Amino acid sequence: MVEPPPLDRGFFERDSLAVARELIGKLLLYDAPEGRLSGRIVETEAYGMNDPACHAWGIHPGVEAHTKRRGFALFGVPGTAYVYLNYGMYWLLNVVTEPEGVCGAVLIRAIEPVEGIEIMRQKRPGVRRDRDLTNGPGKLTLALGISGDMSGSDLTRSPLYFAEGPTTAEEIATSGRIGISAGGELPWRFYVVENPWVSPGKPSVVARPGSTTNR
DNA sequence: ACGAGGATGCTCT
DNA sequence: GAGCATCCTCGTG
Repeated sequence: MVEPPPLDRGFFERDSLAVARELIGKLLLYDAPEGRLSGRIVETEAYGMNDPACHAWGIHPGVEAHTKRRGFALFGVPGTAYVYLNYGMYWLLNVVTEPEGVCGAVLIRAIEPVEGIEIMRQKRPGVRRDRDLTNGPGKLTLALGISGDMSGSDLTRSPLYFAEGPTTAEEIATSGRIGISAGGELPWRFYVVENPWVSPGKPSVVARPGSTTNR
């Protein structure tokens, strides 16, 4: 298997929507203690400025008291992991985007396993179909073994990083984001049409057609 | 196939 | 105390 170089910081130091869109088809790699785990990203969501669903909503970086709030991390260095516990049970993996001082992040919602699927199966006991291993943001962190101790880590180098994926021709669509109340009308979710590894969750705003390539 | 409901803990009001 | 960027199980059809 090839050893692709990590996507560099400049990739993430851009508009959150562009990063979310372009992460579709890229590889997420994790050099876990048990071995290399990786997958193709097939679903993402962008979060950012003027966004009521964003954890940085209402935070002003110049206000001292706000530096203690959870979402302040989204103003940090692009390419940094933001991993948080959702519903008291599931870790969700984000990568911080935009230049430092501007809030933004991309949530990795689903991947299609490439390497280490046997290890993923072991980490997901009880899962029958392979597509259920990583077809959701909480599922993929379980399958990879990612938790809150990875939050703040540099995602431009091992053990957890992104890389170019195989070039394919597949249709990418947008929709509203899943599982949020405010901000549901924004078409900030990106996913590969008809890919079985995309999460089964339904957005409040239905899909719109997208372009037909992933680059 | 799909929908309802429960688990579970952190963050902010 | 309310509200979550979720997942799983167990109903019904």
